[in-house]
Amino acid sequence: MPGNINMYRPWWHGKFRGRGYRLTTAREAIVDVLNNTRDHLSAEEVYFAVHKKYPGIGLTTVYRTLELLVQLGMVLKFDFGDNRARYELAVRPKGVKHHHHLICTSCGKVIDYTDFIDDEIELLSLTEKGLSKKFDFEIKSHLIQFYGICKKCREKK
Amino acid sequence: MPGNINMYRPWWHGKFRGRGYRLTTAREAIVDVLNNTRDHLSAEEVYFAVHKKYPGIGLTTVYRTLELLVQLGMVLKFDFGDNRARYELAVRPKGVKHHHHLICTSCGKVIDYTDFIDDEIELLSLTEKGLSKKFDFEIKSHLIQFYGICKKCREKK
DNA sequence: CTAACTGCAAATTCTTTGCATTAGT
DNA sequence: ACTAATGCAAAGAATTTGCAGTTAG
Repeated sequence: MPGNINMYRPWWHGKFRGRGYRLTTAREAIVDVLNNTRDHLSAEEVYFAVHKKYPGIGLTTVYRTLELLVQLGMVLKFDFGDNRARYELAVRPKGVKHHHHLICTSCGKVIDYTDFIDDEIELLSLTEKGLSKKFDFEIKSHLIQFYGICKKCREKK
Repeated sequence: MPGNINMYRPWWHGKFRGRGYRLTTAREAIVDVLNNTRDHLSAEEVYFAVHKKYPGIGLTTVYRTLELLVQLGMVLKFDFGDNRARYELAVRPKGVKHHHHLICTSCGKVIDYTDFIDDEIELLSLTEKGLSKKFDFEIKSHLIQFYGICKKCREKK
């Protein structure tokens, strides 16, 4: 049962309780969707997925919940260049390797890579410590993206 | 005269000529604005800046030009989480240090940092080489952002 | 109970497109 | 001259907001 500390109280419940936020079906369902995909979903995609199981949950709630999750540091929000926000759980279940992105600025293709990640993470954690101290920031997550032109797009020209 | 190879033919003119793109007043003005700011401007901000000198240039042209510059790899486009694209020259004038971003997910504040950059760049160039080879990608630029909660926002709670 | 949460529809905001005109090369 | 580039107005798409009804604690 990956992602849960135990089967009754998922690890993230505490993030809501005690801060005045309520645990609702919608919120459970949305976190669950994010927890069960390898992709970086748009708000609409989260909505579709949630909607299958709970047709009563609307797009507005999805937006509001995702925003809250970002505020809580549980979810990472980014953009691959198509003016559409993408969401991804910041804390991954154990065993799922952290990845970064390689993006083709010509066709928009996104490649997740896990190569070189270990070295990157090592350096990043050093940088994080330094930045936290210098700017008095509590760093919760990071985003690394490389931009370029993929093979197919290069061949077109 | 930073940013120019010489005063008559800025370094980037060649990027246009020979690819079928024309050199126009609007394009010159837009690159000039990006070249003379330390900020990450939104399309609208670029428009305002350009508009001061050339009131004839419209927002549409700014959008189209920025898009072209991104395609050419001259400009980096990103989003700090406010669903608004930001643009920054990918190639900086000599002497201006490359920076990365530290973003507060609570208030949206963005800090540019240059600390630790040298180590980061060194690692990144290794990663870039590896990725280029493995995925047959021509990497043009990268984006690194750290997300967290700034001091002020932490104190509020 | 009561304040947080929700859905719906309407409103915003950013960005793109169609088309007639202008301007590089 | 030929065609890319532009401005304007209108369209489009993603996200947010107002508000009355609902639900968790």
